[in-house]
Amino acid sequence: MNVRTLCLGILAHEDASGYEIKKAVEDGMFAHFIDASYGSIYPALTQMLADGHVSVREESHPGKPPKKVYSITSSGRTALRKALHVTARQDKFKSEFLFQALFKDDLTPEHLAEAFEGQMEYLHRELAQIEECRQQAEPGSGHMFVNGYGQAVLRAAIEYMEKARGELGLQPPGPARDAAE
Amino acid sequence: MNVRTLCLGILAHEDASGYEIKKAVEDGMFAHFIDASYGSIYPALTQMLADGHVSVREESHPGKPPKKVYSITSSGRTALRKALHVTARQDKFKSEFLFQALFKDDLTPEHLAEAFEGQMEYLHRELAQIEECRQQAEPGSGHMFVNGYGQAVLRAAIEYMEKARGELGLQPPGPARDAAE
DNA sequence: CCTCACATGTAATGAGTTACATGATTGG
DNA sequence: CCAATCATGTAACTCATTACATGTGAGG
Repeated sequence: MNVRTLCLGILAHEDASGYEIKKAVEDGMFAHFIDASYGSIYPALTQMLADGHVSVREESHPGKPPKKVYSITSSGRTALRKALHVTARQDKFKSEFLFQALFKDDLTPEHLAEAFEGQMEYLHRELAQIEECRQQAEPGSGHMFVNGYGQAVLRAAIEYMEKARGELGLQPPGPARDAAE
Repeated sequence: MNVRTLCLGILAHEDASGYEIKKAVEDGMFAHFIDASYGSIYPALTQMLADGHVSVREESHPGKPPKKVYSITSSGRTALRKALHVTARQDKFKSEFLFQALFKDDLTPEHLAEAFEGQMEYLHRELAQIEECRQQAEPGSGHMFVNGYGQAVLRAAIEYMEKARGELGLQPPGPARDAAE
């Protein structure tokens, strides 16, 4: 999968500017598929415009800089469907945090604790983000399945981390550390 | 994290050739951190040899081509510890399968089923692989934590997938499909 | 005035993958 | 003899990231 396909997917959901696509990928409804930066999104949009997969219109909202809003065309929908049908690259459960955990005995206790709490925070943040998206998702839509999957996996990870704190020789953190929940 | 650090980690565990490192990353004890192909492993080894982080010896086992077995040096251990201490890139739960699932209504039922069963097979394969590794891991080692994490996450994913089959409009597959369990 | 959020884009760089190139040895 | 596994390595290429470059308007 590439950034072009990701953009098509987002535009199939709703019209958006390059900036809005970035936000959706960073934080929003499309945060759990692949990464994309401005440096890949804008060129992808330009190329797809040339290919006829998307169209643009300029929109000016008072009090904001004008933006280029892209819409997917029927050619774009065809391309998306085609891209969806090539067997996706297999997923990979890969984690740099786990690599650090593997060498727990080579890390200072402080650093191990930092890595652990960092991962914890990450897991909670992702879970909160998914719960937020879940409210906007229509019942029966693909988003519901995707969010459910994410929740199941993140909750299992959090539960295991909680349980394994002692195994790594870590004390539970002080009461007021993560007030987000 | 990069391939150099990955290689150092593997060599900290035991001496290995480039070929053996590839196997460990593909299938073995080091399968859940980052990817690495021959095209990145061999150059990494060459570079680290020049840096003094590893040493080589040639080994010939009768009936097999000779191989270059690398060992980590004390300089290499220092480099590994240093690399471990720079805050790792944050993990990302990203999945191309989920992207396909998101557009379930744009896929043919056959293709959706194929993607779903492919993911299922992948999850079971990974889980089996971890269970295999678990037997070689020493109690209390980082491997135990890592394998536990992987198991927890994969089991949650499998459980959710099983539960969600109906939600995607899929029937359970025929009895004899995945005889591995 | 300054900073932040909004908004678009390009060029250099980097870190890897893929494909290529080669070769030994075993087993069918 | 041929395919598979073991084994090492390089060069071209891909694709995205990072840093750069620019500009608007709101709010403190």
